[in-house]
Amino acid sequence: MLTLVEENYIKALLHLSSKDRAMTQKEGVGTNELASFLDVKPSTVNEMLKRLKEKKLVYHEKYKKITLTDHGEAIGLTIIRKHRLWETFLCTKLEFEWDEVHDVAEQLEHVQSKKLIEKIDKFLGYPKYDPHGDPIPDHKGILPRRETKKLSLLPQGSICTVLAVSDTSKEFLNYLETLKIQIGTEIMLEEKISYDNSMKVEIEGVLTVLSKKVSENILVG
Amino acid sequence: MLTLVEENYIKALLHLSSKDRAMTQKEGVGTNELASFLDVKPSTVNEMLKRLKEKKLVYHEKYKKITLTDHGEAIGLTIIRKHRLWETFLCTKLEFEWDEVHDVAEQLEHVQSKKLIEKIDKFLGYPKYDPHGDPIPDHKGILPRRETKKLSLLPQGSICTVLAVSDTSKEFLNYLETLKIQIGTEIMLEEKISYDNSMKVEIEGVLTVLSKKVSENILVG
DNA sequence: TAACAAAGTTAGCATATACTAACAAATATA
DNA sequence: TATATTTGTTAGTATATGCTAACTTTGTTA
Repeated sequence: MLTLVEENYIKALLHLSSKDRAMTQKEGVGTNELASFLDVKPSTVNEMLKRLKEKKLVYHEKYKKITLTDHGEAIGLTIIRKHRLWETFLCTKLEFEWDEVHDVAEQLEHVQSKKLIEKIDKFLGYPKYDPHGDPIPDHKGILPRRETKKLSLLPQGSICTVLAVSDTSKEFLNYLETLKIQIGTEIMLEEKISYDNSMKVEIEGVLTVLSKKVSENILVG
Repeated sequence: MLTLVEENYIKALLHLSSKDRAMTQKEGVGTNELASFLDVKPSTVNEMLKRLKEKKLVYHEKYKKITLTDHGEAIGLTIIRKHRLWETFLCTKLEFEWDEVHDVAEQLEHVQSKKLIEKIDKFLGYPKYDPHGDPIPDHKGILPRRETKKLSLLPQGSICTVLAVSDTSKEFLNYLETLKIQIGTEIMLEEKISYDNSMKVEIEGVLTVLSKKVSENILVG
């Protein structure tokens, strides 16, 4: 059994190696990178790595990158599964908004009960995507695959549908709401402005400009 | 903000001083009593008492009994509230049985989110009693009052209804199921046997004998 | 009441998880 | 390539929570 803190390290490693979305093959996380993501000091990460190595959850050689073992990755996926199922539960059953669920799900994901999570899954009707459009691993840890692209990469004139967001911070999600952007929203790319990589788009009949930062965090298909 | 362990100490104190059911006025818990309830050593309890005193959650003088402050009691009641609402959720929404919910609720009760627990309460329709018949404190920490008596104290010939159980262990609840006893079950007290304080009862037309220990853990009205 | 038993306390130690400060290796840059 | 910067490691320390062993106080009983 892992401690809550160990679980958070595993989840962070999965996230930083971009495996939580079955996307790019980034593979290998640095000590400082992990430390700053978890908001602890690198020395603390080092200490924890000792224990995770003993438990055969990570590979790590001195001064080299950190990677999860298969076992570590499998555990990480069960935590991601729990997190995303709880987020879905909060939004669809308890009237939470998509910008309010993250912190609560961070706590709920550590509850240890196989039965609980399978029952929640059933109660929700076995959803494949969470309220942010992120794929939910099934009970075997398998992620549904789906083609998504950053909105920022589409050519001028494209029409696309928002499938997910890659930033789940309150600030970003709130801003999207003011833009009337949700999962499923249709976006028409009117014009790309090369000067600052921003873009002019039409959303529900309204023209707006999206910055580079915003369009990179919207995943479409 | 309290740690998970601190919350468990507070909850245990509330339980041991019998205030979680608004029953007897037991008042005052011993160090050893608390230690054995929490399955730690008395010295550990002593250590924790220091911190709980600093946080103004308990009163405690050397070699005297421990009592919760009003603030400590209020916190304890919110934990009890969360525990019992989660148990109700598990039974009524996720198809858990009443003997399976305790351990999971022990974990869920520590999730910190006012909004979450109020939404769960609403989702469940503001229940007053949990699956074991225990009263659920409302959002102000007020327990619904209700007359209950130990089955063991009723006179021969009584007819009563099971309102709650005071032991929520798997073994006890499983045994009650084999006896067809649930919350709401009607029991007719045919005969009290003074030799061993057992009793002959009729449940759904069937005659059975209940031991002293069993009849003391069934609360009726 | 003296002596024993039970209950409570203290001191010293262990583990998980964090920190800071100092040091070492790897990488980037002049 | 020499140096500077970034990245990673080690040593020593702190806090929360537990332990054992020894001690003190309180309560019980011969």
